[in-house]
Amino acid sequence: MPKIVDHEKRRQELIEASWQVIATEGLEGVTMRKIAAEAGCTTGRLTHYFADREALILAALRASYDVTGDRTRVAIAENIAPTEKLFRLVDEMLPSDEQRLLEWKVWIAFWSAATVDETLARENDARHETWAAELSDLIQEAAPKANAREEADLLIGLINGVGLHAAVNPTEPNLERARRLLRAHIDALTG
Amino acid sequence: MPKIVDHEKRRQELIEASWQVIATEGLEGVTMRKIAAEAGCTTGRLTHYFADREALILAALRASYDVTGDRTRVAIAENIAPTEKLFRLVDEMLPSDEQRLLEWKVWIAFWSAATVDETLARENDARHETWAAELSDLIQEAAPKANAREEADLLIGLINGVGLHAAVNPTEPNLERARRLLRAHIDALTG
DNA sequence: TCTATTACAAAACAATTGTTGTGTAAAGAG
DNA sequence: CTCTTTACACAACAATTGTTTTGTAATAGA
Repeated sequence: MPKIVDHEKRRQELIEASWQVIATEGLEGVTMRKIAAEAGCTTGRLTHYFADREALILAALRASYDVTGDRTRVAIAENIAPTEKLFRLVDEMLPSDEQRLLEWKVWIAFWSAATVDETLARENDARHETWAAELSDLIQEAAPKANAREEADLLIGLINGVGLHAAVNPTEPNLERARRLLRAHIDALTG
Repeated sequence: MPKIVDHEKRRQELIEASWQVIATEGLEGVTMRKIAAEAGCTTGRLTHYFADREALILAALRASYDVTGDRTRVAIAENIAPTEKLFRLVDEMLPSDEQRLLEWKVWIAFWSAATVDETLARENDARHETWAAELSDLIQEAAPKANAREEADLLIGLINGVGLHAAVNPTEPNLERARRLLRAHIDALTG
């Protein structure tokens, strides 16, 4: 056998290069050559690890969701009060730095692609469901009197809505507004 | 002079053909030939009325915002109670039929494009500002004790967030949930 | 009627695209 | 050392793209 290579690691590198291109050029500007250039290789490597362009982009979109989900779960796994976890969660999710902004841009591209791709649409629905269920438990603890599931859907909608605006126009005032709105909402909910 | 043609009408036709293609193929699937086919002409007509592809798509994205804004303003111009106007507004905006769903898909494409296009991003910000100011007046009437501007931003975020999900996955349950969440929110706001 | 101009269709172009095929350096297995 | 398989780089391809050019039918004004 030849050169020993960590396949998963290589795939991850290529996925991250894809994120970068998606975030700076948009989904329609993504080409195999640009991703390769970003990754510092040729398209030969890309086709070696992914069947085709579609498979690579699909993997990139999915991985983007995963990485945020994982990071957020870690942040709220700490031993703090339920209400505090909710605050932590929204702070964790908003596009308040380069990395998070990049992730938001990829999600928005994901949503846009999902409007015309049944597979992506179903996946979006499934992930919403998972996310809402987890959030529901958290809300149940933080606000026992609330209709937890209903409030979970509401909070997700709110995060997506105000986060969307802050991501499309990532100015400090917009970001601050997003934070303020979400904190006020959680205050009222747990209140 | 030759054949007399209503220029604005022609442009509008081409814009509507563009919407259709954007909504069914996504922004990355939009080509001059597909738009022409949808409009029942050749690309000759497209280039006759728009400088290039970018100008056509830009016009299509902008017009999509306009048409929804106009329709919604008409709906809330009726002589009804302020609170009722808010309910009317969200019913008017959610993707509850083919036409509205198409518009949502175009907006989502717009947002996605705006994450990598400074011009579109600024436009999004400006339109949010306009929209929030109008909504603010309405909320001022419907809930005099609330911080109207804050609640306007919140409501827009909520509409965009839950509407986004209902548009990406336009099932009846998702749509019904969106309606329910928004109505409950307005109920709580207007007391 | 004649003419100039508009409103396109149609074809041609060069550029860019995803993909496939070919070649080769590297290195573990024997 | 030898062989074989992997991990790519590199080049070539056909297809598709936005755009430009060319041609022409139609018609309002002179």
